[in-house]
Amino acid sequence: MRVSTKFSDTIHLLAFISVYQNIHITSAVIATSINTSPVVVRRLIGTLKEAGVVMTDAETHNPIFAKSPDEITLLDVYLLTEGHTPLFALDKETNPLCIVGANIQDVLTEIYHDAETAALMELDRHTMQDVIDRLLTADKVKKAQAASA
Amino acid sequence: MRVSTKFSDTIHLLAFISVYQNIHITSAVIATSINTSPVVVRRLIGTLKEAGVVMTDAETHNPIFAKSPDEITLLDVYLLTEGHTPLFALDKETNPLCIVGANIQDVLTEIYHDAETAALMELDRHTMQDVIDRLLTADKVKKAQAASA
DNA sequence: AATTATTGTAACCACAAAAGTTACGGAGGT
DNA sequence: ACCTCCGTAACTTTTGTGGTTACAATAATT
Repeated sequence: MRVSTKFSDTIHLLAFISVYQNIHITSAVIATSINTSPVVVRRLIGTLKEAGVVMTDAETHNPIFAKSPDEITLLDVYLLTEGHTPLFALDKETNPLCIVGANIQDVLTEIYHDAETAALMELDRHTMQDVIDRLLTADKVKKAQAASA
Repeated sequence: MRVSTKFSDTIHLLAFISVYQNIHITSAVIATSINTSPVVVRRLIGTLKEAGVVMTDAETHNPIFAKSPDEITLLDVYLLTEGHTPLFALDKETNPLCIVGANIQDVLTEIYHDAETAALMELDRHTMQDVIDRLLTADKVKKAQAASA
């Protein structure tokens, strides 16, 4: 399957508007960083605005956080962008006249739910602020390594 | 694009060959239960045989378990069928000239790995025997309810 | 031995979800 | 007035799936 990158791209976008809040941010600028098109970026921002995660800064007109980055977890972002798609897909067309076909969906729904919840709890442990902090640290390390080489 | 049901279908198939081991099982019979085509079933069985999970019974020629159902976890089945697809997709085309684009992949790889591992650990807690037991119980309950109605 | 049933594969097709593209009206700043 | 950018709609492209067709090989049945 072509796996959706909306979740990753939205995190990227949020990190971007935090790190580069001192420059003039347009959808085209963000698109260059994500390596996509400005329209795609505007769509992502649209979802974030609708959810009250992002708003337009009155002065700079940049997109800015409407909530503090450490109040936004990756689970929040996930639910906004891909929450409709289950991590594990059920086959909904099984034969109801067969013991297995008639009951497998219920059994798998329970188990999948537990597994999915475990993953989502993990996403909920990380905030956007964590991601931004990690990014900046990773960048410092990379720069230092380049300088000493 | 279509969501993959290989994982669910393979669990279904394994449960089927356990529950119906007393009848003559062909790929067409299994296909009727999963509601798919015999060729698709043969492909799934092919993967299972290759992995040593299933073999052909010398007498009946039915596909049978090559390992005990309580030694096969859902994680084993998952890795066989969809192990190549990450649960959370990275965008691999980010711009390396940007602080965010250059480092976001590393940061997300770490976090996604933790979340994915949490889900897979949960899958590893359930064996095929669990699934079969649950199926049969669910069926008994359903039949009893139908009789008393 | 001939016939029938089934498997294992390969090659090809159809479908659907996602992203990318084009287009354009509207808002705001200069 | 002009320019830039946003928001949105409509359309196209891409690509992983499952489904289909086809056929040689194998085994059971007569």
